[in-house]
Amino acid sequence: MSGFTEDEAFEAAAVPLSQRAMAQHHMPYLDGLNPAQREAVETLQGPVLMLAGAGTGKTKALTTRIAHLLATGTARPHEILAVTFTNKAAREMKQRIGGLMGEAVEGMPWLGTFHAVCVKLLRRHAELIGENVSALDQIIEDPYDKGPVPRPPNQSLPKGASAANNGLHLKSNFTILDTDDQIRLLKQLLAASNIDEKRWPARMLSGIIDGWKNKAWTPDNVPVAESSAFDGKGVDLYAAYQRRLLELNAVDFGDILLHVVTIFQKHPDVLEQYQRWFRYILVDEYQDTNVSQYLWLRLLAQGHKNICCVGDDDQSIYGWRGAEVGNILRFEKDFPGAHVVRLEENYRSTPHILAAASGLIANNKNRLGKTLKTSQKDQGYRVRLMGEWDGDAEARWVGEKIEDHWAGRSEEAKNRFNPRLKNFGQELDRRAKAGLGPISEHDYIKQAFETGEVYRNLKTLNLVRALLKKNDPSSENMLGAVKDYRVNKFGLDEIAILVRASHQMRAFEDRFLSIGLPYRVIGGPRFYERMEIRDAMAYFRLAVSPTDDLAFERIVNTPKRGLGDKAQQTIQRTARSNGVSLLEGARLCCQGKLLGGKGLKELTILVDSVDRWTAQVRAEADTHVELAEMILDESGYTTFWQNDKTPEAPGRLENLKELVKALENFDNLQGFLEHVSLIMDNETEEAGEKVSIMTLHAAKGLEFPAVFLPGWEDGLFPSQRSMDESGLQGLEEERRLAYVGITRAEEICTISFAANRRVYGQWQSAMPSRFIDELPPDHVEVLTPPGLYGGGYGAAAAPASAVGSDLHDKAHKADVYNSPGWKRLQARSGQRGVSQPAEARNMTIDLDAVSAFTEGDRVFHQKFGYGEVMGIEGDKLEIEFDKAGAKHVVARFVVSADQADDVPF
DNA sequence: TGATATACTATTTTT
DNA sequence: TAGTATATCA
Repeated sequence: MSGFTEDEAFEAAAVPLSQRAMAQHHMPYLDGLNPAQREAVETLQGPVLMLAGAGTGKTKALTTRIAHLLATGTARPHEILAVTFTNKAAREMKQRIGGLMGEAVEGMPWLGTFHAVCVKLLRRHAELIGENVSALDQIIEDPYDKGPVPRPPNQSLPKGASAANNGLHLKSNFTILDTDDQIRLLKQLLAASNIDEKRWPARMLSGIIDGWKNKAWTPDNVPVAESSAFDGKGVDLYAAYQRRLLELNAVDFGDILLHVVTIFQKHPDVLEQYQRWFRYILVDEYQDTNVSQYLWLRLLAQGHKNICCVGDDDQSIYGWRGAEVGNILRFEKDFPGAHVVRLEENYRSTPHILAAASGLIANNKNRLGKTLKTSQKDQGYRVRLMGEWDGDAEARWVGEKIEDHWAGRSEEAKNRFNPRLKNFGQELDRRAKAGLGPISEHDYIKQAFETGEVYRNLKTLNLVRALLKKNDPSSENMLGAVKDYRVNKFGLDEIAILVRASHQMRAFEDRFLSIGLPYRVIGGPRFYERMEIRDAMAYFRLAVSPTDDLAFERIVNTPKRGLGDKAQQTIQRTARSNGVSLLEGARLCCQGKLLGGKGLKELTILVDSVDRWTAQVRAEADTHVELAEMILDESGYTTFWQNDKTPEAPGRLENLKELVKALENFDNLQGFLEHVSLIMDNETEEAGEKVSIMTLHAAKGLEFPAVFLPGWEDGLFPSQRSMDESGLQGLEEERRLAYVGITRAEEICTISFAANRRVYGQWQSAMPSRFIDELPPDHVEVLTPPGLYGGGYGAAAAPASAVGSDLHDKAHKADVYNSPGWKRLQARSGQRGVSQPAEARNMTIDLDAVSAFTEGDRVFHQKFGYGEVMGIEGDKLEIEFDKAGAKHVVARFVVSADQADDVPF
């Protein structure tokens, strides 16, 4: 809270602010802004919508706005509510505000993620959740103000909800469950309700409930239209689940927002406090807000109406997680008189890349529409397009290209690589610190060339361009030199591969491993989601609060203590019949000798250990770090992994050490547990220059000089499933994803696709993505050799010279767009529908193709070569290949050996 | 109870 | 195909 009590904050808010805000002495932080950014920063009063296209400096505008609020004395740190979606974004904002203001600013207590801020609020008012869950309103509130909807009389109130009247309510020290706990809990509920978990899996239910929570529907608020969900039992189970959570004094991620919204709706006095308190509200990535978040913001903003939302409807890619693009589209309706600022000046990508991305996204119908501009004169390189035979060939080709681009491969280049000179501003700083005088841009660049300290960065290039504009005679040469140097040369950190689905990463990992190309996968399982971390955390949780049943369940038999299903059931039963926690139930089992042999002995030891740990936590005898280590040792958990012979065991031990180290940043175990559930960051940034591999979703907000976008095939990208499930909306979201991908690239963007790919172990052929057709041809350079779709196998292995090693070469383009293969692609792609059912695509059994063969036939397959048919199964042939051995192959990928010369694919 | 065999399913995942 | 979850057996 940075030293402010609630009262003080209110007092501060009540006092009119001094007019020193208007004292317009020079504000250096405003200098670097373009007019639109400046407008967004300086329009402090009233609602503001900042539509910020990719790479237009929206974080800069947002942070500068906060700095401006503070520097002008318009608001104090604690009066500003600034919310982001990720911890990373929140951190970055804090840092940049600090940078703008100098070190003088004290922390901003209300800058954080939606969840972090709401947890803070919920801990203050937790007790308001639970009492009278359903008594208050019998109307369903429509978030979008079409008027309240009366509850239909035929819908009975779910049992669980109204039963919560017996004084049960949330307590301020509630635990936050993650997805894993959530599923386990639901599984128990399903088992208790005798629901067949096979037909109605807990995962599905959790998805449904999450969806409802995202829409801000409490169990008694779920519309009738949803009553058939989950075999008609969805709503009841939801109510039961909420009740169970209350009993456990726990909330899940969805609850964090939902509960706070509920409190605001039912307790106007509480809401009013915060409306007064938060005089200025700022929201990042507004296009990603769901209904709960939207309601929360709208309620809070009704106070001072100083809300500034930043977003880009074209980058809305989380619709499947409940995000409502509609929120950004209707901002002006929600906040009449809203000031709309468009940031359209792009500082990231070259004109060619920008044009390609703009051309693609123009195919979307539902959007506000923005035109990204750049002042960059040099067009840069066209978006490169490459087709390959299969996924492996694609990975191979990308690997080769990266090696070509890798500046570090040449020693000479490495010597010239000097991040210190990344831009002119940094150089000025460096000189100031070193006591050297200032330097002109011109001299800076000249010197950089003379000393060989040139960093091939867009910023350097832009400096040279600036000199060109000023008609500086020497700049012409410099421009040439910079460009020569820059062609194809990057550090590995500057290269990224962005895939649609994580399984695509594998091909690249395999390939890069075998050629020794350093890479790093971004995303993956997060640190706090790893099994060993969660186990360890469960031990800590139990030590801190012995009644944490979920934690107990998790660790009773981890490591193995001979306490299987039966023993655990006995414990459960004992606990329930005595109305006590599982730990107490276990204690009773031990005392009453309700268990046999090994289990009894082990359980007694466990119960005793937990008692001891709890006592030590309370006594604060040891430091919490020592205590944590002790718990892990005494429980046998460390030993468990030490004895484990699987290859990942050492890594897991390493992670445990990491966890203990992380504890050092907190005062005690409780504090650690409270914060950790919201910080799911993967902070283990190993050093070293590496290529990044990640999903397109993970890439949002990032930028790289060179970007590879593989797997642009219809069905994979756009994903068939998205199109099947969400039709045109789904397709448009996929297109936005493509747009996000392209706009990550600063200088070189390479799109590729494969004609064949193995999907679930089956070879499948695919069409190039429809998004490829939508790229404006003038901004695309096709590297795909004409042979790929005419000459068949081997075309992909064409020598580099034929693959267009010169990025400026336009000659290939016309050739390929006109080649028979390309035309055939176009013709075939014309048959595609928006939401062709998956079955039609995948389950076609081409019996004609099978019947063309009999056992003993000599055949040819593009990948495996020549072989002999050994048998026929359905639409598949069993073939003994000369080189590749026995394989099962779909018949239409095979031709008889004598036709092998004329293969269409 | 614990280990092995079989069956099943399979995007994207900010917190 | 491969990874996981459940079923079965020792």
